Amino acid sequence: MEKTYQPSDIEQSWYQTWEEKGYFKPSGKGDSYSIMIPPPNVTGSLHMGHAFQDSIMDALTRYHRMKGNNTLWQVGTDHAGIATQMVVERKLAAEEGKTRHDLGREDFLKKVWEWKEESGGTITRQLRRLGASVDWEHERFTMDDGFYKAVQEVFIRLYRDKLIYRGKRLVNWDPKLHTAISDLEVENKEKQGHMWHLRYPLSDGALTSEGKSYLVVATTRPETVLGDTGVAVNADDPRYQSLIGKFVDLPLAGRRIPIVADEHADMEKGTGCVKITPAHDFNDYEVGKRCKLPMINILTQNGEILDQAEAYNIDGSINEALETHIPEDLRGLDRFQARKALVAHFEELGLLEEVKDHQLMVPYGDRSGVVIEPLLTDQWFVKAAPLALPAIKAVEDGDIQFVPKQYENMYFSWMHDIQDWCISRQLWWGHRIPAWYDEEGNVYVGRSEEEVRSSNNISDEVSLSQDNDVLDTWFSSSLWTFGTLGWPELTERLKTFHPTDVLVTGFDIIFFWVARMIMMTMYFMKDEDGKPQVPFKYVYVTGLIRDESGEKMSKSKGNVLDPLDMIDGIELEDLVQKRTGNMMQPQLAQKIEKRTRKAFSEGISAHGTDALRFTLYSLASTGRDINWDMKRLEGYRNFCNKIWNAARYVLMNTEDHDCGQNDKPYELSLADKWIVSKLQECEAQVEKHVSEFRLDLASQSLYDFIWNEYCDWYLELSKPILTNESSSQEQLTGTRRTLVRVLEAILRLSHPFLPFITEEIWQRIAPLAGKQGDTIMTQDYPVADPSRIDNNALGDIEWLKGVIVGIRNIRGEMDISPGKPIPVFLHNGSDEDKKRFESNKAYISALAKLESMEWLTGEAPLSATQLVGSMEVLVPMAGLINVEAEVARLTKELDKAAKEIGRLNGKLNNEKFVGNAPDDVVAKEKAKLADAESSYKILNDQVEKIKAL
RNA sequence: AGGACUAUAGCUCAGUUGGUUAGAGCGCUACCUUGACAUGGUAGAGGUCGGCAGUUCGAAUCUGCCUAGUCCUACCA
Repeated sequence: MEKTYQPSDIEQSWYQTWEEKGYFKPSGKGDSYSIMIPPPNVTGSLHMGHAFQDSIMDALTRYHRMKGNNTLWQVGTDHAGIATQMVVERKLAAEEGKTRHDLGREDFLKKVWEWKEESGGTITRQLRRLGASVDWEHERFTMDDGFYKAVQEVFIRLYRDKLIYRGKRLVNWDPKLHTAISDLEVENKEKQGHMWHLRYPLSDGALTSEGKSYLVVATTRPETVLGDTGVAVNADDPRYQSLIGKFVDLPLAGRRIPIVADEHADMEKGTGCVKITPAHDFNDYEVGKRCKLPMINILTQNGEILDQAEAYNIDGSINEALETHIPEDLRGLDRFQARKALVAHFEELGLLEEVKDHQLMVPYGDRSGVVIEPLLTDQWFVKAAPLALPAIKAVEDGDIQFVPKQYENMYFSWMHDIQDWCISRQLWWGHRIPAWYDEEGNVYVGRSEEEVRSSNNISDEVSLSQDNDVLDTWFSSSLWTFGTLGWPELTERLKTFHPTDVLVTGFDIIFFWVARMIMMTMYFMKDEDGKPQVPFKYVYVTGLIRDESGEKMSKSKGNVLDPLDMIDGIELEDLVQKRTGNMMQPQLAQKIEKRTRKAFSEGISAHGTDALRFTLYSLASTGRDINWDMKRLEGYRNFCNKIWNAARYVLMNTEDHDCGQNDKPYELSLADKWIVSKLQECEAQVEKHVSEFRLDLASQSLYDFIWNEYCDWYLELSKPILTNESSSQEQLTGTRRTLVRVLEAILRLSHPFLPFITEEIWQRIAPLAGKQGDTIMTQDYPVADPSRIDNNALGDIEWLKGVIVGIRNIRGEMDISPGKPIPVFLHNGSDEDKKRFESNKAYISALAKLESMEWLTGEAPLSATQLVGSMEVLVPMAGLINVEAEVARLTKELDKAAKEIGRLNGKLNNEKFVGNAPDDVVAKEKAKLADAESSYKILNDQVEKIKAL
């Protein structure tokens, strides 16, 4: 083996071998265990958040595979409708100066597929580099034919069951992307704006109770005045009661609109009068429905003022009676220009009462970044409430559990107030809606035009046209757990692997995806007894990975880290280039460059996949975001190096020797029994922590055992035996056997977390440990055996550590060179101390570099003292030790003991404590006090003795 | 406005049902190129557990209030 650990030498070739040999496929044996990967965008690339979640999924997958489960990690990608279409449109504009309309739907879609083929490999390459043990043979893409069949089937059945409907409704309209988007895709941001107070003259000479001839309404969007169809007041409002049923003359539009009573008007707020624009405001839409007001749309799909408004009745039918005039100079104006123009008109007319500064929440499209406009359009909706009921119950009943649990509240609060889901998108890239229209506008839903014709007896003379819209990407993603397994066919895979075991994802898509997956899956997937099947039993919600100062990683901030750069390393110049190239907002480039040069002045060095993964696990405590720290990554690379070198040591001392493979007699030392006991403890901890999704604690247990017990102590303890010429063959074999077998167990135990380095080392270690197999991946996962825990060995070695650390402490504090052998006396030992001394003498002597060690007989020479229990470990001072330093050291110890005694006395003299605390706690405190007092006495005597000189 | 989460060593984080002398890694200090490892070893320094009050024999841990930060939901004519 090479002297230093070089991850790049081993990782890629092992992955290739595993994949070629088919180790990632389900074994077909054992209870099934399955995880569906949250499908990343096929044209995107994986960021640190993906690396985090995928590493967790891989650890769970590898763990259960080794546990003997029939394990499937299903892989696939998502077509990401809006995002992908936007990318291709931008590309098309940049390269050919064309819009998608220039190409036409069919040719544009060809371009998208080309782009998908071109860029789609990025994700899969990255997954391979992360070591993801996914079943590549069954990779799925949401736009594949098979998956489309599932999407279509779901749409058709929901339509048939009256859970999908089409209608003219107010939706969130993106005037840039020309599509409807769902509530969840709207980002509300606080903005400084204005509130305009406008006068609406009362018709027919009516007056308010204050004798005014007009009402005052307030609005933040004056341009919507053109679409007003009423003014609402509260029925209990004495100021306006008498006006209910009367009219106002709507300025500019030339319309008489009614004054209606509605609870929406709050007497306390503003003037108490609310203008009602049902076609341009969600609240007003509801008021319109209640008060049977018509709806007037004044905007085009670009958000510009129409030449003539469009009037509809509240049921969506066309209203021909209403006046739809729009003043000439406003026509065609953009909504924000129209706002200014309209205010100017009101001012000229003397109808502008006042303008106030006003903070308001403005909705923006999360993709386009433009202000979203509520707009009246024909859309398809899923009736969500009936689907939500069983989905709520599943979580209430614990059939699905969120980890950490508090996310259940978030889920419930959204589900209890769920709105119908607008699923149509005015895009080209996506699953086209399986609905056809005849010339009268009748709708037929079916699998194909032929099917629609035959099942509805439509002759070939009647022309049918398919709906132009596609479905929301999340509609298809919501079928992911069963759609990927072959549904609507009842495949063997579906039966075997559904429901899946755990979903690993971020909290940001609980509503978008998790909730909708639960609703859809429970509607379509049933057990044999008809009980709805959940998509997964656990939802493990991870935190976000943020940058070193806690900021969210984003391209525009330029603080994004690519997981592959952590693995392979990257030069500073390349990193700067990567972060500043191809930006949406090039003006930020300079700032980003500066920031990058500051944070990574040396670039990023290579750390390897194993180190990256282990870092991610170590930081994966639940319910908490992670501030990424390069120093942690370095630390865990060092950990890998430590394992590497420990393996080198083991191999050097065991290869070409008998390691107990052949049933020859061997003898286990105390140290052997001790490390085997510690291994059992570690195995039990890892098992417990993994079962509770605490991969941070699991990795901590491994780190601690491997570095602080196996390497720091056991390897050192093996040296005295292996290098001592008088060691017997049985002793040598026993030690070699333990070295190799514990290491082999460590490798298996660590493999789900550190897949590559464990495989590389295991290949050489396994035969020495009597193990056979082509790969560590399919070996049995270690299981703790409590019968192998030897409490005597545990106690003895802890005692031994105490003695050695005590001597080293004296060495360290007294500046005695580590290489200089020193004599040691022991004094005041119990029978047990004496027994332990006899059996550990050789170890102590070697590890503490002693010249001699014996029980004190007669007068003690002047010495530096350490206590192990009440036994004194004495290092004679002659020529070695500085008196003042020793007094200082002892005084420090003495102070500590004194403080402890004071604290314990206070506690034990408190009758309430002694009376109330459990006996074992009291006994423990008493024992502590006795120890502290005895230490104090011995230390004090020692100080006196030295001082007396 | 409602809700959730966070606050522990200089930094990044653990701390299970209240019983600790509050832990880890990195960083820091001193010493050490000893035969697995300087991507290392040995020893050490470093914390009034955000603040205040309460419950309790006992609080980092439970309760209330406050402060700071992050996020979600809703509303604002």
